[in-house]
Amino acid sequence: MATILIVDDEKEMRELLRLYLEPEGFTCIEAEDGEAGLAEFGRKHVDLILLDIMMPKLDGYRFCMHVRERSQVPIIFLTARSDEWDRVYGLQIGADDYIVKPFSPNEVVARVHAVLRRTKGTDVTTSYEAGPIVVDEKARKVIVNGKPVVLTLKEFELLVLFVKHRGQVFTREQLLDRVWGIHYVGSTRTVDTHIKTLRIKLGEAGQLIQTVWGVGYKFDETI
Amino acid sequence: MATILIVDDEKEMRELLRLYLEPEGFTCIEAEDGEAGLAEFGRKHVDLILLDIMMPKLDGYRFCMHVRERSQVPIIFLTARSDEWDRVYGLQIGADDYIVKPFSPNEVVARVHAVLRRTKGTDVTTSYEAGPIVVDEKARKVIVNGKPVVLTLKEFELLVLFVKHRGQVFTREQLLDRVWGIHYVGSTRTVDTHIKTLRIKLGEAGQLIQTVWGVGYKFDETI
DNA sequence: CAATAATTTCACAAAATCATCACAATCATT
DNA sequence: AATGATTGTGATGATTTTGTGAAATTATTG
Repeated sequence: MATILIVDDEKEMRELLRLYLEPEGFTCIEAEDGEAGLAEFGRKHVDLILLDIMMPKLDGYRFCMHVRERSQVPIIFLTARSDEWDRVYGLQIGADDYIVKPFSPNEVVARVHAVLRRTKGTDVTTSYEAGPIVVDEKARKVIVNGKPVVLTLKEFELLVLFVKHRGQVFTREQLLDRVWGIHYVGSTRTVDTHIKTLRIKLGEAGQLIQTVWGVGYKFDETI
Repeated sequence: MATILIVDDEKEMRELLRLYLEPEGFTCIEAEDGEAGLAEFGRKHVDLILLDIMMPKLDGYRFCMHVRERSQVPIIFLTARSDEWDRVYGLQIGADDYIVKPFSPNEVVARVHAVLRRTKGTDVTTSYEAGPIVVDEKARKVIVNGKPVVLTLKEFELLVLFVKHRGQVFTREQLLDRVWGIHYVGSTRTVDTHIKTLRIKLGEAGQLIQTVWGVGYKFDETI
């Protein structure tokens, strides 16, 4: 799941945030000031940054600007007072949200989810090729043998998952988890129907979605 | 490309502007007050000046007058309140444009391009073509099939975003973030209404704004 | 301050997609 | 070949999403 970089000079605060976020499945990286944060950010892939404004050495404002020079990773500011936010916002510094201390666990988790949801799909590389199929995730467009194919939401997301993990077998449960979301309740046979329509729309290339009997489905260019 | 002198007493503001402008290919020089600004202006070739009004030592008004004694270099004022502008304008001080804080990256970059274009005619374009649609961001004018179309603010900004990122799908939340601002509260259905009016005003070309079912909208010339 | 324009919200209609079922087809095992 | 489990498929009603006109609210302009 997503990796979150927590940049705050207070050890207690970092541990508290970690305590909220890790049970939700997030991986947390801690940094105690802006400099250390930039170092971590350069070293590891980060999906979101929780950033304190008041910090020694390199403060939140400037940390943010440095990050923005090379990435559009979502940033949530942690502020002690709401009027600090005015400054961030006034500077249009490129923050995605802010949370005023003290905050509740729910609030933090909700904001993180919200920001990730909002910024999802704004990454750079989005085009995948698999045999005759070209999938452009950003444009949500699929081209098979040079001809565009119109897919529904579920069909498209299934295909993206398959193409991103070609060769890997997914059970119906796994597909439901990853395309429908973990809170989906209902028959696993729903997957079959979408596989069917997807295969039809892909034409010849539909054969690349293979049934793994007794297990599930996989996408494979080699037979 | 063009060199821009940024004169502002706030370090953050200067760095922020630099952050917006350098990715566009501009070279930036910073000065923290009017005196330093004049010194820089004398030392280097400058194509445009971004000038804060409120500054210690030598304020924006007088800085501007000094510059005007020896150059017609374009100057864009940065003002905290729009009524400060009245004074600049009232003094016939020779400014070319002004930007009210807080401003968005898009706005700054657009104004800079626009002023340079206006004063020199050699700067990169601010107009975008997409099929039958021509969007002139500087003039805030839209021409479809040779005929001008009058758009409201939100409609225009939606269209600019779409045309600049043609092919990319935006969720309603992303559109609200980028056109309305991240602190907008209200229904995401508002977007739908503006899409509707925009499509109507664009006539036939309105079809280029495509609905991506279950996701959002995109602007696409191809099918 | 009135008039006008722009924006937002609302309610309902229209459209697209989705989930489910029943039955047919296929597969693995004996 | 028979059997039971699994998968394919067409049809269909339910659900979700989007389009749209009109009213309400807000901002702008003279």
